[in-house]
Amino acid sequence: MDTINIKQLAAKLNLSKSTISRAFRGHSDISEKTKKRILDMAEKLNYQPNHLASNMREQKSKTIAVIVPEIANNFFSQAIHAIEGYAKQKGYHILIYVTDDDAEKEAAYISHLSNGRADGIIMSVSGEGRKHQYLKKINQQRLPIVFFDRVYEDVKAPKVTTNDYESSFLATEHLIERGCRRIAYLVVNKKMSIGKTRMNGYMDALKKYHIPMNDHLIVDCCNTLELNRRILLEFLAEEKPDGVFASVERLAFATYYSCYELGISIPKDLKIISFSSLEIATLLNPALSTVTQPAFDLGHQAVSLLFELLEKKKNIQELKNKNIVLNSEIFKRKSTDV
Amino acid sequence: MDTINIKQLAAKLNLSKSTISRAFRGHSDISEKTKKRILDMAEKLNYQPNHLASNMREQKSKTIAVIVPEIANNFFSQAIHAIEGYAKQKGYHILIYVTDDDAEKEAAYISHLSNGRADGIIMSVSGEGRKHQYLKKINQQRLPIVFFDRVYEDVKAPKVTTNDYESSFLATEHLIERGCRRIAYLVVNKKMSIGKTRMNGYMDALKKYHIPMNDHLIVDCCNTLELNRRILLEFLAEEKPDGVFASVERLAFATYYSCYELGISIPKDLKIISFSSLEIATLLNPALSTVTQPAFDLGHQAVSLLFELLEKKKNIQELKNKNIVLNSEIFKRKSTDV
DNA sequence: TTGTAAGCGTTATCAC
DNA sequence: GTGATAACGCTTACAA
Repeated sequence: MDTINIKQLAAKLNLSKSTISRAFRGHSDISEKTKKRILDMAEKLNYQPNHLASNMREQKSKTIAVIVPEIANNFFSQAIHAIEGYAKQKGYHILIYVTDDDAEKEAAYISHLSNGRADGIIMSVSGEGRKHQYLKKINQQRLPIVFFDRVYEDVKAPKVTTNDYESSFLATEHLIERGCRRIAYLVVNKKMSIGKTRMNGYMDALKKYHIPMNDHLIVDCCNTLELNRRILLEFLAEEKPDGVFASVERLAFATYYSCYELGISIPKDLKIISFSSLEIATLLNPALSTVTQPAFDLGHQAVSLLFELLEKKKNIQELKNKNIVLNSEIFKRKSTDV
Repeated sequence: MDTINIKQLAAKLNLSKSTISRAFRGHSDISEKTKKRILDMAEKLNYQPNHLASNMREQKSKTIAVIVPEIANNFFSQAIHAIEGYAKQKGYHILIYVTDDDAEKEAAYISHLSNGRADGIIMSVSGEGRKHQYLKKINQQRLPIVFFDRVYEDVKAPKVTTNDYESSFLATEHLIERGCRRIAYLVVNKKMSIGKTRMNGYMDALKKYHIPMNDHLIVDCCNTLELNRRILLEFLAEEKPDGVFASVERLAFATYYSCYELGISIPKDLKIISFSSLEIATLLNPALSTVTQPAFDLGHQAVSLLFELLEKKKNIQELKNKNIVLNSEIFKRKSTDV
């Protein structure tokens, strides 16, 4: 079956291109009869208006780009799920870009998006970037951006985040209340937005209980399991912490593996709480206490903010200053038990 | 910063549109000097060729559509990760569509893709569809499709699957060797491709060991945890199986929850093995024995097959008959231990 | 109610 | 080496 275009369809029906177009667009007047005739024939010939052409004509793509550090990850895949569902309802399509936490890839993606491929961007930033000129360069009037979870504070755009400081404080406090005194903070990049905020919560909780800060207990990890395992095996053996607050899910997993290996008993010898969107945290051995971000809701809020921008109903400047903060939930489970 | 187009840039530089275009496309002759002048000015004015326009001109979108039943799922998110990475290298973009296992949504997506939005499709089909007219309708010459994991046998297109029959046989055999005699098979849709194949492996393993098939031990589940839990609580209490082979990850989780609730001890009272792409199966309580599909590789093979089709290097008919079968790996862990 | 024609931003073809 | 022009497939004033 060959692809047919509007001109050929028009010829077949002895009508003009404009009439065909009208039949598909709804508005402009057109008699029911011709409309039906056109749609029937289109059905038969398997004609569909070419999106590339109509998008170009209308100067929009009905597409939004979603940029995330990773995708094979509970948190982001849940957020994307929400975004996709909402976009679908609005008749929009979503493009996915994975930066692998690489600022250069992020910059490359961003700067290739200002050319009509997408009408808007939803992104969770990579950790590494220092300069975000490429972000400031893009014209948010034409290509609005919404940040979620991991944001660049210095870029003016709507943001959807969670109460990371508070939940980190509470998570740490929870460990303290369970008797921990040597509490480690595991982080992938402590200079980055979320790594930093979460660390502040951790530090202030220690302060409240007059527990001295100890730099040795702040562990810089990375993104591969193997390396994290090696880092943690050494760290656990040397520093013998009695509590661990992991700022990212994967670090809790690495801790579990290391504890198994070293024969450290959780929660007896070491208590753990971690940021995590794992739905089966309860099934872990032992059940993992978590700070769980509302991943789906974050995605949902982000995408609805983006549509507010796209639909230009509200005051744009006001929207750009918006920072929606959702609450994470703390689940106390076996891993922080006595 | 306003979006600028080729015409304006040409005017600024006192050059023609064609010269500008040449500077960006590499080929056609153009003096190094003018080229540099153009690229510098473009950089300064933040000009980028409009993709919509050039795609339309070239009649391709440099985009591939990925259609999956769900995304917040280890298996699919890993596969998408592979696809995204490969596509990026090739300068392609990926559109994501989630069908939620709904055949109608799938049909809607598919039939809206024949209009230039994507150059190719990679899909894992939804379970429910019976008729796939919409699939046969699309012109694979212009819009090639590659299936992965969940396929429609009656549609002629390249497929990438795993050795589901064998691994199901082996998984069931493993349970039998561990002493199980009342082995349940948990499935979401036993009429669907993978549900069926996996069931055949299960049945043949029983046969080999002269264990009579028992319809009551085939449990039809669904996609929500709550409902599965209810189904399984009743099932476990009534039928008292001593082994469970779950054809899908989420059913193993539901079984764990139910066992916890009923005080059934795994593996003492009940042994479990499940298809699963969970990377932390070892951390479960108890560690879950799994049949693990090479999700990333499946995605990788699928996307490279698609590019073979797009690049039209090989014989198309031959490619369309291709069925790459990758091997899953069986990990025997605590949940099937003595 | 329908047709005509211009134009969306590119790129390929053909001149010069 | 560079410029003019037509074409990609569609939508929308404007004309009839």
